[in-house]
Amino acid sequence: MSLEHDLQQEKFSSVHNKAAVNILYTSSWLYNLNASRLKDYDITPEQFNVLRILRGSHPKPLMLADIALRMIDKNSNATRLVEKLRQKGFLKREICEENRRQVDIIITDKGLNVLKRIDSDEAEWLAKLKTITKAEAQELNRILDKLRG
Amino acid sequence: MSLEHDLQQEKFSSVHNKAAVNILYTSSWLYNLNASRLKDYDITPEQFNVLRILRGSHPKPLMLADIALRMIDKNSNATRLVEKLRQKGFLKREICEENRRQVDIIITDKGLNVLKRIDSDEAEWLAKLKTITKAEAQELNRILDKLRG
DNA sequence: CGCAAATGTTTGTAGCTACAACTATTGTCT
DNA sequence: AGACAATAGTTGTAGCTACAAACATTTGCG
Repeated sequence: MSLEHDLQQEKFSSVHNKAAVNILYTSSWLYNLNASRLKDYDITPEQFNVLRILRGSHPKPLMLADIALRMIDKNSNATRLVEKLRQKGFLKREICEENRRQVDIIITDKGLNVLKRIDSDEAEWLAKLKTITKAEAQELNRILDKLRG
Repeated sequence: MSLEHDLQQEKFSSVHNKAAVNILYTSSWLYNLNASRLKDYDITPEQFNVLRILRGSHPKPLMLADIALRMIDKNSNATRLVEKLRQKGFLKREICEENRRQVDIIITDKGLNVLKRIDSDEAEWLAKLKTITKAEAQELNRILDKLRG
């Protein structure tokens, strides 16, 4: 559906400005879609993102700064996100003995399991994104990467 | 810069998934860029968005629900955003006499002025988006609209 | 060695958001 | 007219985020 219709706005000052609004609006739409599918698993998109990052490096631990670097939204507070996930038993934290300033963070079996359960809905999730073709998705990725410079 | 580099992640499970992450990440990047330019005017991106919506209908008032409908992030609380802007003197609220359930909201001269001042930086802002061509911006808009279905 | 700078993380606090419950007003149906 | 639903907006509250300041540990250097 056109952005003009969705936001009830008939004109934008420029194509570039419209693109900026479109990205923000589509992102919000996507975020809400993602949040609602994750709600069944009692996990937020930010928490899901952290767990996926940890699975990516498993069984090697990551320190907090590594996680923060890889997070989609750099503003979220990694310390408190990790603590929430620890309380749920999805990861464990250990003070690193080689460098006692840093904390080694490792996903637990329980964490891997919840990701596996979420993966089982992956097809359904992907279907929602398949309104665009693979070629369009590739082009989208190219343009977004170029935009960020 | 490539998403893989930015998020230090070497592979995505599919192009579509990568596109979803790319939209969320680029949106966060854009949001922060926008927030930092608006900081000089002591206004948040959400508040700026509301003011632009009101300017779009000026001098016709909008009711709260109209604003909420046009907002980029539908989750933000329109009541409290409007109240913040009223406290700053950027808009006024009047109970509509034809239908006393609704509130007529109108941007003030002070509100129009702050928008005008922000507009004067518009070129600098647009320049940050001009890493992509006009054709690419158009294609981006087309693909994002198609994605939302 | 001793001390300042750098690194890695935590925490305090004000402000913002999400969700649901609530109030007030108008519309509809018999 | 009276009752119930629909519409418009507000508010309570728990939780989350932003930003800066604090803390702990290690590194570099005179």
